[in-house]
Amino acid sequence: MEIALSLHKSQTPLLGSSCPGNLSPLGRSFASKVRHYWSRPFSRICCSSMERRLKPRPKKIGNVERQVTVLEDSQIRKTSSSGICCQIEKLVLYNRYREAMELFEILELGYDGSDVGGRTYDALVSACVGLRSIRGVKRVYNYMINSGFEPDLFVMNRFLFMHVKCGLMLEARNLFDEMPERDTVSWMTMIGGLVDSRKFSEAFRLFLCMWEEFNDGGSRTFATMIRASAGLGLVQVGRQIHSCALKRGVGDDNFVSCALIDMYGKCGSIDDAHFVFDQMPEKTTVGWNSIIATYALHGYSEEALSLYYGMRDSGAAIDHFTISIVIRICARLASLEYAKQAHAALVRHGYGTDIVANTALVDFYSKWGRMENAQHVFNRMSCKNIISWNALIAGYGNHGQGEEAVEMFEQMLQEGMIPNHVTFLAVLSACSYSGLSERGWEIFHSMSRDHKVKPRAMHYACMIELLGREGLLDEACALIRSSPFQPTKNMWAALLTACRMNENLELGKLAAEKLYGMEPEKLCNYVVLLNLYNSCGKLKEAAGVLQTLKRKGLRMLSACSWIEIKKQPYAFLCGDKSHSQRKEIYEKVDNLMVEISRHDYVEENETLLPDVNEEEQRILKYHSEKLAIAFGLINTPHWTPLQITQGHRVCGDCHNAIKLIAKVTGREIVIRDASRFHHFRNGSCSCGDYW
DNA sequence: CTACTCGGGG
Repeated sequence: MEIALSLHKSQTPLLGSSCPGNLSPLGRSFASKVRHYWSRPFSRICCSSMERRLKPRPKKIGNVERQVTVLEDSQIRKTSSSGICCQIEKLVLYNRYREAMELFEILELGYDGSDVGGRTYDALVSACVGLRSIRGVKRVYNYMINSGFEPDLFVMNRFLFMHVKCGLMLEARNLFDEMPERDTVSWMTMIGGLVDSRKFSEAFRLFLCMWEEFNDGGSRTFATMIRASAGLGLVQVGRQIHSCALKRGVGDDNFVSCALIDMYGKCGSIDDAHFVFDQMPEKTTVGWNSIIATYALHGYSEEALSLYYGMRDSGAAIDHFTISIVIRICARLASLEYAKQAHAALVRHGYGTDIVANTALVDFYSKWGRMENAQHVFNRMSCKNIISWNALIAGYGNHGQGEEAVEMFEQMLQEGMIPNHVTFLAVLSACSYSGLSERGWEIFHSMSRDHKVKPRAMHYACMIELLGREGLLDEACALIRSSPFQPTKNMWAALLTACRMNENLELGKLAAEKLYGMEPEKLCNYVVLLNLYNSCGKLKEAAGVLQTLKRKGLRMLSACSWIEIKKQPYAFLCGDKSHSQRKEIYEKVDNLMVEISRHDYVEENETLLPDVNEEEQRILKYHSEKLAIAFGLINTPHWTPLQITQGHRVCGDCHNAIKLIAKVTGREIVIRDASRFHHFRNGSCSCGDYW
């Protein structure tokens, strides 16, 4: 049996700064464990180009106030239109877009625009792009058309850019098609816009046309097309462009390299990504960020964190991207200590107001049930978006505070934020976890009625779970039948769980069969049915399920739980005897068991632990989560909550035991298991004993 | 005048 691992015992990170690729064997094996158990990749939903932040225009030196003299209203009325144009150009130079647009309104109202030139339109484009103002785009463009100004290629390109950046792709396309002449900039502006709006195939089509016409493209072209292949997930296409870029001698270009790292990373070729990174003549901040994000994306959280330390030592500048990624990694590793450091770094480097990093922090604290901290960070954020709200609402829901989740949801509506499908998922599951079924139904019905968000299959799965918790299996079935979708695996899984909780064999078998058809390789489906048979006393059928598993060659995995103490993660296997503190740990478990047996604890042998092999079932008393908890209790002060991560679902026996352990020790214990968070507090769990 | 990296269910 493998030993509990203790990582980076010395304070030095896992790997040296000079060679980020070489992990210590310990790091490797821990990482492979993490990956093994927690390999769900983060889904990436690309932000729309609208939401992307603008790169700030380089600031000009000098005192803005002194150089831009803002005219009084009375003066402006007397000024000629060329004077106003001059003012607009100056204001834009100093990023004062709003004022520039106010002046434009004066032009619009009082002048025909006959002497407004290309430079002013150029400035107005910058203002519209800076403000992301769709209305502004249309006004400026119409004004130009009406004034009879004939734009040259440069100005046309700028107008094209303006439409693309403001998300007006149809208008941009019309503009592009009607342009009398087009250069590579026009093409790349259009193609870049298509990539931003995730129309990758169309981008490639245009790229091929452009290639035919010009047979030319600089490093920017390649970087964009690499991003397009990343979006399509086609590593072969990406490779072709890579070799093309090499042939043209721009393989070393910073932007090309960064795009390549990202592309190989997203396509799953981490080695290739690392190779490109190693080849970079100068490792820039973006390069580091990309490689760190790649490792993080594939669950190599330890390596990613080590790379971050390598980056710090290398002297590369840490930016808000870096810190956002690191916080996200901490959320995975449940590493409060590292997260605190990252939080501090965020403030120290002057990114304390960055919305992404702060949202990642809210998410981090929410995930681990530190709702006071999450709320605190949230309250201090000067600007919040829907993602920030969603993270907070989901946090309350996941940790059993359904009322607060609903309250935040309502506050969000009051502040005029438009909820999206993720918001509803968070608030509906919160209602379900906390048994607020009436409220849940109200919100479910209000989705399409009041908020124009069509319920997706996941929302239906959520409502099925809600019904299942109330034991309303017939209604759950009816909901599946009446849903506008083909029933999805999530819906059947919710029904199967409901059947296990309510011991409904007939329906359970049906749901299980449907699931087997959809995901025959997924172990936990079989285990849920197995547990259902066991709890109904159908031992013969249960054995049959085990036979099926053997026939399909599906093996139960070793359950592993890990906990972080003083920045070091420790992993435990079931019945693990390898840790140097094993004596204390086992004594602690034994003592705890004795103590909780005074509080109505009865050892339960019926349930099989999902995803765990048979031998391990027999040592119920020493399941990995119990060992991790004992270890945590020994090694942390009594006011610290314990945070445990594991890839398997908690078994019924552990769940009961941990509730009581939380009660007798007065500790908060948070377990993130394969399906959800369990927040144990004073004898009860946030999941409401339903999982 | 156009490029690269970050945030929310499952």
